[in-house]
Amino acid sequence: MPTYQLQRGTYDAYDDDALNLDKLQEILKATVSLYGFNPIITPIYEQTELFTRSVGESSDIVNKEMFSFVDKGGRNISLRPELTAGVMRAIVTNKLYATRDLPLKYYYCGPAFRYERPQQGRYRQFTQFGVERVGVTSPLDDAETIIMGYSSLLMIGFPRVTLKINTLGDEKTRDNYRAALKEYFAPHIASMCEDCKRRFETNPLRILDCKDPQDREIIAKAPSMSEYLSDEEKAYFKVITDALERFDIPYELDTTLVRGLDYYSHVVFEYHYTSDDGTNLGAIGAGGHYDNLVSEVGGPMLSSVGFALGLERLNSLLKEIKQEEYEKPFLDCFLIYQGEECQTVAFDLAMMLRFNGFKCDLLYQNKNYGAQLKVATRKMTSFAIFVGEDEVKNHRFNIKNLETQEQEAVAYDDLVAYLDEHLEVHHHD
RNA sequence: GCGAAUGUGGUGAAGUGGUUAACACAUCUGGCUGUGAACCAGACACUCGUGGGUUCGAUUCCCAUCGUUCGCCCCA
Repeated sequence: MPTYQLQRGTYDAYDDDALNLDKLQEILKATVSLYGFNPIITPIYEQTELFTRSVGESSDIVNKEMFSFVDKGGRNISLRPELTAGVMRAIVTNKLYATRDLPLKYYYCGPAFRYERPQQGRYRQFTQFGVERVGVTSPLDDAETIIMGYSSLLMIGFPRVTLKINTLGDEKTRDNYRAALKEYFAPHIASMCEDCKRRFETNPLRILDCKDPQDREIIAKAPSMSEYLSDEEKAYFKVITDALERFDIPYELDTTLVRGLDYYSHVVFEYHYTSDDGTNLGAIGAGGHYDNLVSEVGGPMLSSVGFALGLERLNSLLKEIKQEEYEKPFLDCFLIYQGEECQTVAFDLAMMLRFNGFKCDLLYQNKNYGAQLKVATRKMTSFAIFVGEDEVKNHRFNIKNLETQEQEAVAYDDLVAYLDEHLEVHHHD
């Protein structure tokens, strides 16, 4: 027999991991639905060009991290490295911008693929949750989206989240700034690190992100974005930061924050989690405003704002910091029996209880009472119901409360009522 | 793509160039064929990620490969 290995950068989630991932999605969906966001589901692969056009030719994501292939019909296909591009395409394909009220408010949740070096909480197939608000007309659209993301992260259990935020201005402002940066860095670039040399050619804004201490000295004297922002752009940004202040959201203006995707303009932001000892554990979510993504894929000019979160990364961080666990699965009752005749009765009884809405389980393995009871305990069961010969004969079943050890006999016809009454307490706490 | 560490049963983990690979937990069986515990007895790795090489002999040494983890790059 060949043995099949888990593919690099993929994972199997089960038990707590699967439960937590599931729960995470549930909470995120519930939170954004408070703001009127609805789900949108798009394919996990698209034609490659959609991503090169929208995500940007200069980004590493497109350059070296895409899972691309040619299908049997000769089409160039890529697994999506992020979900925004597909959502934009869907909006244009289905002309949603013309037939629905603006702004469109969609959330998405699903797998994305990037061929990169796996690390903890970071996989080649990972799950992104995110939102897109398309057709924004006010900085309040941006502010509301940013606050919604912040609040979502608190809802899933992060004790504190800080926001890094910056404004890039519109496309023209950014082009001017980019030109100014190139001019400034040109005489220095020979002495800077290899990455910066590359970035100088592909995307000079990203040089501002460099962590090399020597480069940082040069960067510190570089022209600042704010010198190139118009009054309107500054005013737009101020509406957003004012809103953050009204809600006491801790934010930090970071003028070196530029993000890796080419399509952002105006406001960009990252959510960071800082541990008790003050070390920044990195971005746990990020997003920004973009003006020409819809038009880039064939629709009208529509300003938009969105953010994305990586569920695996959230999950692995939460595992270390969260004191309270999400509710564990449990069973209302477990049927315990011995012998073939009793098995049939137990089977039928289990079905009856399930039809009445009780979580119920039993084994078909010929185990003795002790072993069955042990399994029931392990599965976090509230009541064990004994289905023995006496019970079958008398139509009365011994029900044992596995927590209190109390046991009493209940007639078949009274079982549902009995469980309803005794589980009520359990279900409401 | 670059640098480093690591890989022994279901789990945690010890160990050695050479007859049966510790120990603990979990699991299973029996003592106890209608009640979860405890106790007692017993079972449980044709094999030490995979493939080569060195050797009379390798889980142990060497090489390659794959996976995992950490740092860089990038990013969710």
